[in-house]
Amino acid sequence: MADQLSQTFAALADPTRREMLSILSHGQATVSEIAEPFLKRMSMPAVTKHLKVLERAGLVTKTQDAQRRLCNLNPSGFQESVQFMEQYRQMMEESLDRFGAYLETLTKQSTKTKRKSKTRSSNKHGRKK
Amino acid sequence: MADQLSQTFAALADPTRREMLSILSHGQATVSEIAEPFLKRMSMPAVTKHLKVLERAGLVTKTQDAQRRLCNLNPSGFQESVQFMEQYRQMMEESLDRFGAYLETLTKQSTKTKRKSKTRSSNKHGRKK
DNA sequence: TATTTAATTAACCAAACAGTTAATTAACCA
DNA sequence: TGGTTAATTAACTGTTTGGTTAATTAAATA
Repeated sequence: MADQLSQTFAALADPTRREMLSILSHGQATVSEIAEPFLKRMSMPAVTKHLKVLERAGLVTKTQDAQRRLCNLNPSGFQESVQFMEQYRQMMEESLDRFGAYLETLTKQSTKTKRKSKTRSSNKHGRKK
Repeated sequence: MADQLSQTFAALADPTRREMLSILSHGQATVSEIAEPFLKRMSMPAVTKHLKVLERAGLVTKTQDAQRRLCNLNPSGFQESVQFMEQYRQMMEESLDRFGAYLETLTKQSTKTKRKSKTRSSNKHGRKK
């Protein structure tokens, strides 16, 4: 499983690691700070290992501060995986829009009234109209 | 690793499976058709297993047509993972924009001329300005 | 009905993964 | 310098993953 994208997705395929990313999305933190919410569930070396997976995947960087290690999200580490998902986002949104439109025709037919659309088709995702 | 999102990312963490998704993004295909490009590298049962992983992850659906199985992408199966990446896309793009802007100030300083920006900040990704 | 085609299931194996406890490294501090 | 704090490394274990070959299912067809 050598390639970067595979390592990234493998890193994301674990709820503990996703929670660690979520913590880091609020700003930098030391290993101990990150570990704190997990230490009821798992040992310190387990935390170290999870962070190493995130580091190897390029999603997190560490810098040393005395005995402490400061961890940070590495935004550019998300680039490849974000780009990958973009392709499928388009497909997904078009499909869901079609389904939304279909539901709308059903509603119109059954009620014989026009309603203001409250569905996804109101461009929540910022794609071009 | 029970949860849906973990299963999805785990399914995406393999280049063979990503290639299968790419094939299916051009339209439906039978198991044999999907298998064809891989049969130099791996056996038919291996292909079956990969497809099963994609199915369990909710990314692919199968329907029977005589002895054949027709495979399709399942757009809504991508919803959770796409939404997850959205969060980090924002962070990533902001960071890359800042870096682009920084590079621009460097260029301006060294050349003392204004240039039209050719960087990412030209809203390629359709997010609101 | 016997054969071929399409795909899956079964049984097995090696490597990777996620966790453990114990030991070690390395910096700070009293 | 001896102890404490922060984190990692080592060694080990059970489970999951990705592959194999051989056997099986099930539908189409000659």
